[in-house]
Amino acid sequence: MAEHECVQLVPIFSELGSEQLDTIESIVRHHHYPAGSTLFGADDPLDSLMIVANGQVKVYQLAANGREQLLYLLQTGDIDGEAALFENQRRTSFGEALVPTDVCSIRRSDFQDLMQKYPSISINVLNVFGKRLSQLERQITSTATESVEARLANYITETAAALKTDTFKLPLKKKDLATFLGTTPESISRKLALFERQGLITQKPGKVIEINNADQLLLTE
Amino acid sequence: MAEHECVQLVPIFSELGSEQLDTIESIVRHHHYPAGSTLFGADDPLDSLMIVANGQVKVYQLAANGREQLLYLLQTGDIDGEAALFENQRRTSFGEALVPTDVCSIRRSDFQDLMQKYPSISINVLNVFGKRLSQLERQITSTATESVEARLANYITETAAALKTDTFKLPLKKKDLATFLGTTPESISRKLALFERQGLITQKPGKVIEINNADQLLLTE
DNA sequence: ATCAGAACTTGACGGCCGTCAAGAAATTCA
DNA sequence: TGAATTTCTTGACGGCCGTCAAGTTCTGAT
Repeated sequence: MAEHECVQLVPIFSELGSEQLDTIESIVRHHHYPAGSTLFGADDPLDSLMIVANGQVKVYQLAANGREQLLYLLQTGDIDGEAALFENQRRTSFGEALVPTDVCSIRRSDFQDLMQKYPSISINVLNVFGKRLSQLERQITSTATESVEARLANYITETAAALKTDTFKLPLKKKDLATFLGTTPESISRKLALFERQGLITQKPGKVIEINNADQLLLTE
Repeated sequence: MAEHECVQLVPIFSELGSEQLDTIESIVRHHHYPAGSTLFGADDPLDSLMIVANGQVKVYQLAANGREQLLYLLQTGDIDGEAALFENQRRTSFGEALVPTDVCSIRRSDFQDLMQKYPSISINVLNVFGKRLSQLERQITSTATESVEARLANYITETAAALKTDTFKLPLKKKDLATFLGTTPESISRKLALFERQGLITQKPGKVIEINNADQLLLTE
């Protein structure tokens, strides 16, 4: 493993030079989680910024009634932890490794020092947070005002657009997709079957979906 | 009006000295909106950070189906505009003055310069964004997994806790409260009537509510 | 390849809550 | 203060979708 492999691939450090990356590397802690294990659960530190060095992490939040809400699907290079940035912030979410995953963490106080020293970091984090805010705002509006059918149709078209292909594999199990969209696995199954009957999509084995009529799909209410 | 009245009361500039505030004041643009008018609508600039200098602003987002979602209720000193921070970011929300309102705006490029010059600003904005992220995450989880009844009960207890009183006036019309909670004015009326029948609250004229049993209210599912 | 367990699908049912409508209450403005 | 307009309340109804259950397909480990 190269010296600062972890911090090198993180966009928020992209403006920094090699010797600065060395500094950061020296205060970073490394962790490895096998697939299926829980990150920053109840027993993990609540005061660190997490960087996904390699792998995929699902971030959930627990509702008062015990249900889970999938908030983010973090990829390599993504960060998590608004909790890292201010005190008195209880962590209300937990992560789960989707595949074997490497994570780096930086303690809050260390990260605050870094931001003071290298302003480009905080501006980069600001960009990340800003985009995430926009995403969450759209998600709230969508969950609160649109039908399950419309939300699923939207998700399919957005995923296809992001992957730039009409045929793709759903990156999540139906149960996770359901908690992400605020519905149930059963409803997802039913709506996908409906879309197929309407000729909008074709379902293939292995959670693969082919979009036949993206325009019509977007009109779903 | 004092020289930098506007920038003075904004927490994100709190670490700056008087001469620095002067600098900022010189690049700020001032606006006034009468109650009921629309801020940063289709014809307004999309590339500025907005600071509420005086008044209250409701920030809405428009869903694909034409419905409105109330995202924030901004108070004096609050800021809005993740749109200010990066390019290619379409504004998807609009504001409406609840009362006669004064607003200052700073263009994106000017604000980016400021953050480069004074790192404390970006760290402060980061804190604002971080708290807002946490709030939105909780709101998503709540909207997606809990009943209207539970969401309303939560809203009432949280508002009471924030105001540190058991008797308070709802700061929003039922229609706005409804779009905020992802429901309808009718459902709000019905659920409040239900809470009153259960002895949990008492409704008084003028949208005033008295909480009689906060513990039981929190147990609402 | 085989088998056990997980994930998925489909049906039936019911309840929450959104919609429409009409009357009551509250607020605004002259 | 009084009238006009907006907001709110309550009832009736229906549909979306969540829940439970049982059968089927998929997946992954031995």
